[in-house]
Amino acid sequence: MTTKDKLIESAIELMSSRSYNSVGVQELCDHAEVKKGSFYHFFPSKRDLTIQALDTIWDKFKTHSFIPIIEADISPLEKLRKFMTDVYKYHVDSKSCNGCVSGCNIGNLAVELSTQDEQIRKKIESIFDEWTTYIEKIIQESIERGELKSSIDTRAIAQGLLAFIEGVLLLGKTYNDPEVIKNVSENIFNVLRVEN
Amino acid sequence: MTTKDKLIESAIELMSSRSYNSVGVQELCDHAEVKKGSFYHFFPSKRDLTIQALDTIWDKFKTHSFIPIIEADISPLEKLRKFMTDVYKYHVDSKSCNGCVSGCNIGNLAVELSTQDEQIRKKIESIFDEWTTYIEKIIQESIERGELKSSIDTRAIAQGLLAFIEGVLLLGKTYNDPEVIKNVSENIFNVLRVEN
DNA sequence: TTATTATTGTACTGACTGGTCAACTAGTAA
DNA sequence: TTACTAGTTGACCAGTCAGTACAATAATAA
Repeated sequence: MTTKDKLIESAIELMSSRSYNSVGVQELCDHAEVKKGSFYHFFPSKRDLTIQALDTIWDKFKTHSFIPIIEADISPLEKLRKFMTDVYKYHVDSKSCNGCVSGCNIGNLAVELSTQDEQIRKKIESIFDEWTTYIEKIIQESIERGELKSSIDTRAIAQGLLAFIEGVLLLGKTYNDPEVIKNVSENIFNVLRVEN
Repeated sequence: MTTKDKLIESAIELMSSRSYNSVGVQELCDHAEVKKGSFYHFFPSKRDLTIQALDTIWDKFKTHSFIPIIEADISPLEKLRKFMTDVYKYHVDSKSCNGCVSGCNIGNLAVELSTQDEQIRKKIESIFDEWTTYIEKIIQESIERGELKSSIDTRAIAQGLLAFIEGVLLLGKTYNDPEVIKNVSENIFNVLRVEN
């Protein structure tokens, strides 16, 4: 792994389980076993590293978790269920590993930095846009199957689902309990107007 | 207003529109027009001030926004709608005032500090518990009216709604646009299994 | 070989961090 | 008057922050 990649990986690891402001450049370097000079050789600033880390997080998440679900041969509702189950499982593992539910890496940075750093806010905005588009495809698939009426605003509903996902992760983090993620996700389908 | 209250108000104002870590004790004091020595006369630490600020936020929100809606003579669904509309209006105002959508004061601190400060995490956990209980009352009222089936897990659904609220505010903050809050909230009711 | 560039290492800067402290003021009660 | 208390003040820690400067080294190309 290159020095640059080690720094990005360290940023993802440390910032995800803590926060942007609580992880310093020095700590980032120590964790990556890289000297500070190298850091500033590869990145002009801590913010710049964070933006590249955000790209890496989204890219990995998309290709390894989200797209496989989208393309799976299961119903739209089952796709959403599987997604939440995967999220739950991930947090069970990570909690047993480092003792805490970290929530959504991207959402965490969104909350901490959106009002502080316009570059990072824009980056996350574009990630959320892309994420919403993927969810929208699931909604459209559900409409095509006649499970949802075609008059709904698919974009808004997709954003609503993303909001729910982010919110559930926020609760899981606050309660420091992955079971919250599981429990809330499973039950919310009971009040959804989806026939299957 | 007493010195102590001025400090709490400043903390709410500054931390809500930025973050915990980006607001220093010195800036807090400057904004409250109080000297640093006085700060540490009233609060043993920045964390302690934050916990008291959290209590104040929740107390004001509860008595001035949430409880009036709960007790209003409108249907459960209308209560939820009104709540989201109020949240939307609040963010329209605050954006025109300070230029940014700040999201949920409480959720913001939850995300930033839950994995960092157990005391603050516990405090927010108890606030969320109380909040959930209020939402649960609305759900129960809806069941009594026959709008929702009585077999659902009211606690889990209430947590789901809280998750949705927090998630919508997170999106509004990320997009820095109050219209996201309005649009997503209005549309999500179209996929909810509530007859009215 | 030499010249060039990419990378690493170390020491440093100035600003800022949360927090301490002793001195001080004003009010009040005995 | 005296004594006690709550509140206030500004100077002052030790440590950390992101970022800089620049020489030393490694890798590559001519």
